[in-house]
Amino acid sequence: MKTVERERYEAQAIEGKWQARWEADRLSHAPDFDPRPKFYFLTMYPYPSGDLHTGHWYAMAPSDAAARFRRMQGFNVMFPMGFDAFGLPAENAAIERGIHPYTWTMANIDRMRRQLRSMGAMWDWEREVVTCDPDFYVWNQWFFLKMYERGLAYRAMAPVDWCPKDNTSLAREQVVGDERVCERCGTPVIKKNLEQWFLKITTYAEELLEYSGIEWPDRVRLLQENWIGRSEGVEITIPVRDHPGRSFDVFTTRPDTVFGMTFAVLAPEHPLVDLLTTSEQRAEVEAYKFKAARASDIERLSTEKERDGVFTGAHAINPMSGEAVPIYIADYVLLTYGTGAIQGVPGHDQRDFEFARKYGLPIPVVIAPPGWAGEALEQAYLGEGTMVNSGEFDGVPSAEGWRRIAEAMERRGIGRRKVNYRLHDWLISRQRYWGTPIPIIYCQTCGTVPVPQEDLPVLLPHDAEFRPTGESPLKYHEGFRTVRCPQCGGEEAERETDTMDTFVDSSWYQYRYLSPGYGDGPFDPHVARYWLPVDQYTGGIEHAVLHLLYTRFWTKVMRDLGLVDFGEPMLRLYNQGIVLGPDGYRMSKSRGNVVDPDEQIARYGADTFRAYLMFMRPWNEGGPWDTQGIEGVHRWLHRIWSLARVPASPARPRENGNAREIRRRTHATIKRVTEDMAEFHFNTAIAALMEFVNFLGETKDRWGGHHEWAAALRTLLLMVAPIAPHLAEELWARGGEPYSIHQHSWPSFDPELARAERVTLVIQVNGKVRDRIEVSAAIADADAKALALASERVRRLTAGRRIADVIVVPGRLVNIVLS
RNA sequence: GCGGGCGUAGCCGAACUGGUAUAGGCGCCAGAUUUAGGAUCUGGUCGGCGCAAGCCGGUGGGGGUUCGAGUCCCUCCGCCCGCACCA
Repeated sequence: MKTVERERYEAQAIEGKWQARWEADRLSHAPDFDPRPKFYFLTMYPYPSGDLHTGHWYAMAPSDAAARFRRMQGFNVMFPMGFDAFGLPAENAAIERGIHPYTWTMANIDRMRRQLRSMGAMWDWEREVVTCDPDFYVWNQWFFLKMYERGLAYRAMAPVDWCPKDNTSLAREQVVGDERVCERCGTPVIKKNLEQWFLKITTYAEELLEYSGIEWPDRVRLLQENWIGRSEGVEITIPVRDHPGRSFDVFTTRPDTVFGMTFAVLAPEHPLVDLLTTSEQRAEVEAYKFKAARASDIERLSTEKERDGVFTGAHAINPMSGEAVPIYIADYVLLTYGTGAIQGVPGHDQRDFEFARKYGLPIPVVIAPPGWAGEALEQAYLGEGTMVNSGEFDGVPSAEGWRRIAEAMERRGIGRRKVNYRLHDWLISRQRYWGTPIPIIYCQTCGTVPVPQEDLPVLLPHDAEFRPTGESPLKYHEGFRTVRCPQCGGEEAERETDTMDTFVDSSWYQYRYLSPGYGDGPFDPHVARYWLPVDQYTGGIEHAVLHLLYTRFWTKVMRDLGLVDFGEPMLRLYNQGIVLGPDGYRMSKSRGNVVDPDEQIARYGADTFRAYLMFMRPWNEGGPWDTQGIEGVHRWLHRIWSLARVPASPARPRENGNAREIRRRTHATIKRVTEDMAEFHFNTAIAALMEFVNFLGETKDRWGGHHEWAAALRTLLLMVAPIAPHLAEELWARGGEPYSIHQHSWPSFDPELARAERVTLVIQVNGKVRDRIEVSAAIADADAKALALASERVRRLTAGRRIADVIVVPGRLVNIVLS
């Protein structure tokens, strides 16, 4: 018997045992229909890179604790896990090492599943989703066809960002940084003109700016708002003087400055350029166009570069003033934003100002800054003011002028108010093998033909050849590419050989978890009615404008298809931070600062590793790994172990106050921990539990035999259960409690019991703390005041002084103000 | 340039609606135990002055509001992130 009592806490000895037991008992399986209220707790699924690193643990272990907490609170919690299994690394492995992407991916998934199991998380593996499984990607194709039917998927020739290393096009969001590099491999991207498939996310631009009904971090909202880039303005039709009947549109957010337009600028690629260019100017224009096409975006967009352009030889007419103005082309005007043409208003736009200076164009003032006396501008004036040199609008404040000019233009049919977005449609074509085939057939007779639904899935052929050609390996796969036209039966038809961006998968994977085997649709609508939408989503901030925008778009499309009756996929979102190496840098093999989870588990056990990740810093911040910090958490778990294992000294009933004090501490701790867990404040929840453990340790010798003390210990284990699930289960069992602690209710607290009976009343004189006295928490203000004034130390300080005021904060503080 | 965030001990951090600044952990110091080291336990640990009681200072700098400011306002400094010729 004695040897058992003295047994030390050895995590490795208990963790595997409980993991096996929980799995055998299907403890983590969430039934689809259940009297309990449901809680769909989702954590971003990983890419199966082959190794589970500390970053995965940081994202997953604390969210597991939060999910466990919800389950103990009485919810039927669905906590699924899967793999984002399509994507470039698998294909690169195929090219570099001759391993088939499928083989590579599946081997990685196997390995990662094993590693994930060591975490002791409550994932419902019966719901696992692997996106490269045809059972999954067939629904990508199904969704695509639905969108195609509705005009939400379309094909267009477009200049795309192209990664020359990965040999594929990239979505705009996948091009990062000042150097405009591929987010995956860091290679500078180039522009390429290709026929590409797009999803019409811009249709939902306005709705995507609306966040009512969901609790998402402001940070994410701001990033998305910034990305969508809404701006209100007026689209003005500018007639071309030299080609009667011809005109082009410009977009401006400052219609009030229209009288100040002294030139117009088209993007070099603007379709009207060829027509407008006069023969004298042709050579110069062509040279400029050539130069602009060759320049990479980085040079072109550089603010260092001097603004330049070329006169086309043609003139436009300012539709408000009737004046003729020269038309230029310049690469500071982007074809991809607005109309690809602008009004040149040098007085009130800094770029136009520089351009006008360079080419000697007039720079009239049409919005007079306050106090302006007619002098020339040193730089563009961007603020508000009074309209001048603006015909009938002279003297009008510019803000009012904005509206009046917009109205006048609408009345005269020369302009209309318009909202412009920086958001572009989502480019989903990838010239790669390892993705979902786009279910489209090009027929010589019928043109673009969608694959009929009954022919789905369009399967990825296994026997493709992997060559880094810049085109999909599917293009060289005769058996895949050549196909009969499903419409006319003709043999002169070819399949689309591009595959879909993997962000398509993650846009709706959360719905597949509901019923991963379901064959009649992307998910079982009955099951969906119970579980949806996702109650809590957690993941990294890096997905703020990619995945998180796409999945909101996708859900809105699903709503419009009648598949769901809500428009927001996730009610609450929480972003965890990033764990860095001990040196404060991002963990990377080349730096040698990687903290390997498997090593940590071998050394401390999964529970310690989990608890430390939660304790080291606020979860939303992340930060450097502290090699010694984990020791402190490990010690804490040891202390819990000995607290629960070493027999208590026999009951020594003392004064009644003991039981009350234990109960008070217990309830106060439950309150703190409950509130912190609900808000993902794991670090402070654990700090509160540490204090509680310290308290139980200090009182053990005196009160250890008391039933109230034993109850406190039991409560402690329940609160530790989400954080260190194995340890809690083990001690629970050893304490003779029925299996499983994880099926027990979270302890509830009574705020009355949590309240201290005696409090320290702080006594200040002129705002400085001068004394502290122990009083009943329920002390009346008048009594508190009297006690404060009676304090020896206060009397010394107030002697001979006039007391101007006494401020009493009930149960906390008395401040005596001397005049 | 535009948008956002942050700055508290030697380190990571805590502090609800303004009300005892520094909880909890790490580290460090001392003690107990031990042949020793390690582990464990106990106590101490913001700075200055003081034998002590105590006094003074203290949340990046400066100013303000308030009986009272880490918290609110203004301003400056430093660091971080996102977007960026977006018309």
